[in-house]
Order: sequence, then C-alpha cells, then structure tokens
Amino acid sequence: MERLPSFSGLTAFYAAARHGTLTAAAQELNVSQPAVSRRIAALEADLGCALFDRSRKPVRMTPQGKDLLQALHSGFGQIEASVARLRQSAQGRVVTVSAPAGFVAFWLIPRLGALEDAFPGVTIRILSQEYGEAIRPGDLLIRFGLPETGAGQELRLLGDEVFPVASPLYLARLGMAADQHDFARMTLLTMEAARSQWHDWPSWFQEAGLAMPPGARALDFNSYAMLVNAALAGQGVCLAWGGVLDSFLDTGALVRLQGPSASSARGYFASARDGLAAGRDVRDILAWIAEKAT
Amino acid sequence: MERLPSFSGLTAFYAAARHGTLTAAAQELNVSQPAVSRRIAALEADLGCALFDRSRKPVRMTPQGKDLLQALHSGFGQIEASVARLRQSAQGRVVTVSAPAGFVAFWLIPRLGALEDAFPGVTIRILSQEYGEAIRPGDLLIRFGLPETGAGQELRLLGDEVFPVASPLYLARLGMAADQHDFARMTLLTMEAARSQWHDWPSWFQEAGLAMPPGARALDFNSYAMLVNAALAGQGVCLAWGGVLDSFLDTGALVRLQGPSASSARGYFASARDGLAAGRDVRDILAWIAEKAT
DNA sequence: ATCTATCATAACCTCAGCGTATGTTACTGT
DNA sequence: ACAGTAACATACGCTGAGGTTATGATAGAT
Repeated sequence: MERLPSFSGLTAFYAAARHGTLTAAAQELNVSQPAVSRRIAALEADLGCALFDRSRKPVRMTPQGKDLLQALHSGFGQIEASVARLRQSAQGRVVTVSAPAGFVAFWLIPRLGALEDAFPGVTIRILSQEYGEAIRPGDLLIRFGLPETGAGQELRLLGDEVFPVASPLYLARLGMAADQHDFARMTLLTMEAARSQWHDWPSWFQEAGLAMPPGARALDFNSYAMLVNAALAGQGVCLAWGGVLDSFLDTGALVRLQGPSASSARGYFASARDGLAAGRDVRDILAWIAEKAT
Repeated sequence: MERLPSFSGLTAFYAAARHGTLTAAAQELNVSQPAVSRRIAALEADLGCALFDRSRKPVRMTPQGKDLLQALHSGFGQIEASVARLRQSAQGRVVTVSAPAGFVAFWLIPRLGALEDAFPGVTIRILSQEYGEAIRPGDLLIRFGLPETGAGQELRLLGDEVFPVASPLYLARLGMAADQHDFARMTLLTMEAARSQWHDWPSWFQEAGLAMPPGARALDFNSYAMLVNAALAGQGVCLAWGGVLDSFLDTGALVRLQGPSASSARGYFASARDGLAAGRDVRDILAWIAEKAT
C-alpha cells in the first residue's frame, strides 16, 4: 500500500484547485494563506512534482495537479458521503433494514407508508441486494434461504407455500384461465440456475406431484424483480412465495393458478443484528414486520 | 460540503478494520496501540456512532463501521492510485502524450515501438480522447482542428490533403476498382454532423470540384476509429487524412481512390504544454513526432 | 483457574504546523 | 510608464494536538 501524503496537504491542494487561488483556499479552511502555501509546497515535495504552475498569478494547475484533483474529488466525495450518512444517522433515530430486492420491491415498499406511519420520528433506511449478492449491513436483516440453526433470534416471515402466478391477460391470450391452464404451452419464468437458493420449477413440479412438461419454454432472469415484472407484462408464469406478491394478487394484476402448491423449508427470515441488545426502535420494527408478514 | 473527520482517525480506523485488531493497526501505522485507540474513539465521538463493537475481543465492526470502510476503501484507493502515479512519474522520465483517438489508433500506435526505441529510459504515456471531447492534460498535446493564432510553438503534423479510401474487397464486391469507382453506389462513412471540426463529405466534394451524388448512402459514426474499422471491414468509403492511415495504405488493407483530392486548413497540430520551458524529453519527442509526421 | 491477548485510560512530553510580519512579483488600470 | 493591488513565498516565534510509556480491565482459550 502506497503511503499517503499528509491529509492537510491534500485538503489544502483540493481547496486551492477548486477555488483557483491559495488565498481563497485559506479562507475556506479557516487558516492563513502562508499555511496553505506551505502545505501545498510540502505536498509537492512529497510527490516530487509540481501541482501548480506559479509563473502566473493566480496559479494554474499542471496536468499532475489535474490528475490528483480528479482523484481527490472522487475519493473525498465518497468518504464525505459516508461520513454524512453516519452523522445524520447518529443525530436521529434511524433504522436500516437490509433485505433481498424482491422482498423490498413487492412486500416492503407497498407497506412502507404504513410502516412509517406506525413509527413516526424514525427514519427507515432500506438497503437491498439481489439474490446471491452479499447481505448488506443493517440494523434489521431480512434474508431468504433455509433456517439457520443456532441463529436464535431469527423470525420466519410469510408462509412457506410456493405457487405459480400469471397475469390474467397472459392467460387470456393463451385461451386459458386460472383454473384451466396447460403448463406445456406457457413460458416458465425462472431465476438463473446459479441461484441455488431459489426454489426452481423442477423442484416445484416435483413437490406438487406433477410431471414437468418436457421441452417447456423457460426464460431466465438474474433478478426476481425483473422476473415478476415480466410476469406482470404477460411474458409467462412465475413462482410466487406465499405473501410476497399479495399486493398484486389483491389487485388482480396477477392471479394464482389453481392446482397444487408446494411447501418449502426455505423462506424469508428476519432478525435484529444486535439480537436482544438491539435498540427499541429496531425491536419494534422487527415485531411490526413479523406481524404483518405472518 | 461536509467537514471531514481527522485524517489520522480515518486511517487508524481503516487499518483496524482491515486487520481486525487495533494492535495490528498500530503496527502497520508505526504508532502505539493507545494512539490508535484514541484516534478511533475521537473519530467515533466526531461521527456520533460506534464503528466497532467492543463487547468482544478482538473488536467487531458495526454496520456503520462497514459503511465507512467501504467508502474509505474506494476513496483512499483512488487517491492512492493518483499519488502512486505522480510519485512514479516524478522518479522516472515520463512523458504524457495527449492526442485524438483516431491519431492514436492509426498513426501513433503503429509507430509506438519505434518511438520507444528512439527514447529508451523514457516512459511514454498516451491519453486519447474522441473527437469533440475535451483535450486531456499532457506534457505533449496533439489536437485536430484549425491552426490557432498566437499559439506560438505549435507544429503542424501530416499533410493537409484529404482523400477517400476504401477496402479493396469492398471495391471488388461492387465491381469497382481504385481507378474506376462510382460514389453514387457506395456507402459514405462519415463522422456525425455534430463533429463540426471534421472535414465532411459535402465539403470534400465541393473542394474536389465534384457534385455530391444525390441520395448517397451515408453511415454515421461518432468515433473515427470505428469509422475506419468499418472501412477496413468493407462497409464503405471514408475520408482519410494525409498520413493518418498510411500504415493501412502501405499494406493494401485500404486503397486510395484515384481522382481529385481536397486540401484543408484543418489538420493535426502538436505542441509542448510548457513551450520552450518543456523538459528535454518532451521537446525531443515532439521533434521526433514532427519529423515522422511530415 | 490460569494465562495471554486486546483495548482503555492516566500521566507526561514534544514538535508539526500554525500565525504574524514581511518580501517579491504578476496583473490591472490610468 | 507608473502606481496600486492582489497573490504567493519565506522567516521567526509559539503551542496544543497527539504522541509514548505504564497500567488496569476483561474477553477468550486451555
């Protein structure tokens, strides 16, 4: 790892580069102009190259200076964004919920208004990740998968029922109905095989006691949200987790295909990162979500 | 702009987060463990939140800590890359050449081996930009356009002749030859009209004293490199700047269409950023390029 | 229960980096 | 051409931010 120059040098240069004069940089930094002059001179000595051309007044940046300015703009920008988030979070009551993207899109967001109404004064931050991606850190974690042994405080959300759903327009186009459908003539929307955590169509047919139609047409997605949008757009039939797509089932945008369903040990699980030591807000929101999802 | 925390706090946290213990971070930073402990405590007080959970030993990061770690990893990474570049550049003899992408692809890169042989011990860095993009900073600048008045030390490269070239396979496919061609039946490869610096087909026909074929087929590109690759692939005829495509003309991959040519005040110009004050390497390379390009 | 590793805190010390004052020079307006 | 202003560099003096050593508390392993 390259040893970084002094921070005061970098910030002095960054301010001078943005303002165009060392004097203005000094004002921004609440230091004197000679302090800025010296910081930048020390930085240049450290780096071994000139960042400003001083044959003119005010100074002009060299190409090396521009190179460093771009890096500082980007690097400081990202650090500043994180710092701002942490400071804001510390001032208010903020609860960060980390959950799979499909759950966020189809279950959590339709209920976000109600959640925020239930907890006035608390800022709810939501971090989502696609299936297969690493879980992002949060106060309250929702994951999809098998129950973990020894996890202790993990609550199971939603039912364990898995069933096919499709758009009524799609069914009508094929001359089918919810209680009169033929999988062999439908497109099966599915998550990519790499997502081994997912309940796929072969598993579903097997558990439903049906034979999977040979040569069934399949359409692969690497995002459950996109997959569900394809179903909504009439591109095929997809598997729904009990409870996840209920807002669409309630409005009729999607209908459940009549017939057997399958059950699975997999499901959505929620936990507070700090367990019983979690803050009151976190525990309350976890309880709220568990109640609405079961 | 958010005020950033102390750099020593950020670096101490970054080291501890990577190593997992404050003691190892102290070793990396060549300070004592209490110094690291205090830095991080001060940082946490500044941000108003805990970055480590200290109920365990060694410490474990909180979600806030992970948030900041990601930002520092990315931010410091970019700053470090720039710093490393500048330090390396200062130690060695590095000359940065900034030029349009077409010139780089078709003139400079075929000659790069010869250039490096001519200047052993000098590292040649090349920055390119597409036509219309802002010129990127470099020790030696090559641009395309009209001559600038008052630029002083700018040298003109290549000839000012503009002529059409095509792939012999394309010509053969149309039953044509270099000395027997009909523009009306060819596809004219051209830069997008937005690139007003470019010498376009209507201008060429006018200056060559020819009538532009009405309804001539045109294919637009926003990259001269892609345009030339299309000509090489037999997709049409393009305009060549005298000298730029000579490596293809030498090998026969492209042939010049016989007939009139046009001259233009536009051309490629090279200059040293620092003029006569430029370092010896920069001046010598500028002279080399000017000699080979004229 | 014992030992080791790790982090926190107290007491003390110092020099990195600051400010004020001044010199030099580019730049602008008359 | 000259005067005035703005901008950067350098010299001198000063101090408090942040370091070190020593010690206490506690988790974790055996």
